[in-house]
Amino acid sequence: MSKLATKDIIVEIADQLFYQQGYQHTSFADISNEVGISRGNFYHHFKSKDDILDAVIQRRLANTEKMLNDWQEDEQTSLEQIRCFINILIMNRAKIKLYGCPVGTLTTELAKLDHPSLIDANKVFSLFADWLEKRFLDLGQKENAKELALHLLARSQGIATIASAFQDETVLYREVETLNEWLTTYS
Amino acid sequence: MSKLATKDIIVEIADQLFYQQGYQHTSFADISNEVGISRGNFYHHFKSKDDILDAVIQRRLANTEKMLNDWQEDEQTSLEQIRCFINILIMNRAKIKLYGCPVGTLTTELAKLDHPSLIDANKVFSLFADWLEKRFLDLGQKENAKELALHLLARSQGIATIASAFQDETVLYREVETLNEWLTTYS
DNA sequence: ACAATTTTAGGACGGCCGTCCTAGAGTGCT
DNA sequence: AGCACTCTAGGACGGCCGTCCTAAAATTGT
Repeated sequence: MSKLATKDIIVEIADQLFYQQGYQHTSFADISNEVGISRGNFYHHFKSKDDILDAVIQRRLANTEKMLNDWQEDEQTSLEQIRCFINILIMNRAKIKLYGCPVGTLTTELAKLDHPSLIDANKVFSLFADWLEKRFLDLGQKENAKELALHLLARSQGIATIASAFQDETVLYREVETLNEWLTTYS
Repeated sequence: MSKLATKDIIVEIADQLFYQQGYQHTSFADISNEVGISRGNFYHHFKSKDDILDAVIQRRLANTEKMLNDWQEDEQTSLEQIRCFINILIMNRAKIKLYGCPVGTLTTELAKLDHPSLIDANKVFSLFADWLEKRFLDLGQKENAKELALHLLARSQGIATIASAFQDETVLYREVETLNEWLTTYS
């Protein structure tokens, strides 16, 4: 029982630290200190640091998929479902202010490292993009549903980047409002 | 003569490498190999790695200021001047696809490192923001010139992030077009 | 031409990194 | 109770990092 738990805890802690400190800047010592296990014990659960990164990405993919499904079940209209996506920025504003968007900052880092896991990390973006595309299709945007999805993705990325750079929430609130007004055009 | 030149070359190479590989991931060995000088010789020109980072940021600030002044002189209307800003995305599309926006990715990295130079790195953003604000003021947007400037900054950041994540130029071209259409609203 | 100063090369240093190894502790099954 | 297996702790290992030191080379000023 605790076998799986320990492994899951490692991934959970690594997920947080990779987000807050970046992948490179997070060492095994950091993770093991936080988890409370010895440094050497790591390699019983994972082959390498890259292996942990892969596990973290898989975890994020699963969590994202679950979140999107929940929104689909909880909200009635496609418009309200899309607003759930926009609302992440408000919900996570405190962390975004400090560390930016978890998805965007990881892909940015991996791109610069020319890291092979960039492809997998991008799948989180793709999950959002595909899901948003379906909502826009449902709103009758047959021609440019994919374009609108990527546009919304880009807008939210920009908001997170600026809010993090200036460590400021007011620009985040204002831009989210602008984004919601933009969305009204497609209702 | 060569005294200043060597120092400048170091900063120039460091600037490129910090952009392409990230600050942390760029080592003294990387820079010295590229410049063609010995590793030990570095500390005659700079006190530390952070010292080089500061020099790189100062260089970027100077270059940005020069670029903005050039646009001001070359283009007649404020609208055309703003379009110069948007057009950076097209001009630098190849590099943006690979490494993202130099300003945004550096601030993102420094924010995660909790690095003291984040404040200075942000000044590049502020240069753009203040400059854009004045153009929007000139376009008669007295009430929300600053908001429009930050909005444009955020939009371009988002485009760079998505283009880099998906290593794709088509989304960049399309989003720039959307951005230009948006700007027409304020002419 | 010579002394003073600046610039350079190259190695040495501690430190932290990811990784690996080994011995012991814990656990479950018969 | 005894055995097999899983899990854990802690240290050892090469390697690279940023930094520092020293001595020689190049440059400058007079």
